[in-house]
Amino acid sequence: MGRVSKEQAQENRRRIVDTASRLFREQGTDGVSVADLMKAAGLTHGGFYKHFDSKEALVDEATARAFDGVGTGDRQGADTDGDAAKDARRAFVENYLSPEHRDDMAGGCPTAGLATDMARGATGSAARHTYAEGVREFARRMADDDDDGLVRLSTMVGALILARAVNGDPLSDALLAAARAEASA
Amino acid sequence: MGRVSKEQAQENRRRIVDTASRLFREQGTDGVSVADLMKAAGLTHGGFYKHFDSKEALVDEATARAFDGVGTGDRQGADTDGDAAKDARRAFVENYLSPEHRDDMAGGCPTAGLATDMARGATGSAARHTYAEGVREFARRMADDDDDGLVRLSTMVGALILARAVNGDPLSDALLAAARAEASA
DNA sequence: TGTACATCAGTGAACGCGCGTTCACTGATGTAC
DNA sequence: TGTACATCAGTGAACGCGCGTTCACTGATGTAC
Repeated sequence: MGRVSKEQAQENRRRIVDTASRLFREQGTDGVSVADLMKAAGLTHGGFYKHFDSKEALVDEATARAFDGVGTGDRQGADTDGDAAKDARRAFVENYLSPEHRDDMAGGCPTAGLATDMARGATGSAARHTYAEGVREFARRMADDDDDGLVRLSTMVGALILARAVNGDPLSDALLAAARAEASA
Repeated sequence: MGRVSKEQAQENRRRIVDTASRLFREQGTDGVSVADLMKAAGLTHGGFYKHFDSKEALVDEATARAFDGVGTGDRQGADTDGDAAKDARRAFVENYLSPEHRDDMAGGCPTAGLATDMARGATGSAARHTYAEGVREFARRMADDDDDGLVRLSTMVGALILARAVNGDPLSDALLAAARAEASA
């Protein structure tokens, strides 16, 4: 293929990280091989090490990238106070606990999608730090006047993870509905 | 080594399943190789297929075994009504959301430990069915007069999984404490 | 602006290694007489 | 109760395969004059 322009190389790199951030959430960091990943990004596996020192270095970047997408777009919480803020948060919760979000692990919340990978400690300290900051930010967004948001966060993440684990069983929708009623109040 | 007595063979089989049920919760089904597992059970890897048709068949059995241990011993919820039942459930919740349980993935709650493996769908339908029944039973134990227990279950599992994911960060204890205050009320 | 050459992103074969699984073999257990 | 033989749980080497990583090579891009 020959050399590629700086712009093209930069775009390829970005696409590798984006693809990784999706596949890692969906299948876990161990569930995605470098070859799988590069193929999904439209490249061959050999070129991977022109961009990254190791797979673990990519995990660090992909973790950060996954959290970068949070807080923007449809799932954004409002920064304002008052009724508008409450409505925005309710909309966020409804969306978070929707069947669509349950069925979109790749594009969904990294706090839920990466939790077990973090707990199993296969990933390095950079990713772990990024993750903890992401959880803190999530809790802050769920916080209320006199509440730090940790319980609401736990309920939402727990319901989403369980709904995914029992997907296909009626219990899955029931978990989402129960948590929606509780967390959007 | 030569042939081994029926009793010994039966005990070896039991030990393999027990070991697997612990290692799978701790490291995931993909994170434990047949060789790792057999070594941990004190055997060599070749004998595995005298007991199981495949690794997946063991995953099915180990999932069931993990749930068998739940509901007995220290973490048992009470079956009786009234104050004694409330006290028992409070004790269960306190233990469930303790740092000790957070730090014991291998011996801990299979609903939390196996959730992501189930969601990623690598395991067969037998394990998935066992898992869903286990979650249902867990919710039932958390249920109250006019509450199906799904929210409390979600809060507890979510807090435990998140506390494990950010273990080492002060946020970890904070998540457990917040969920304890909420769920044992 | 054109030409000559160095750079380096991407390719695809290859590396050692560990995976799930198979197999010939061992020898104590279990059974038939 | 003793003896002869079949059974089969466990061993350890080997299978094909995919893993993360390395490397010689290609050839368009980028640069120096």
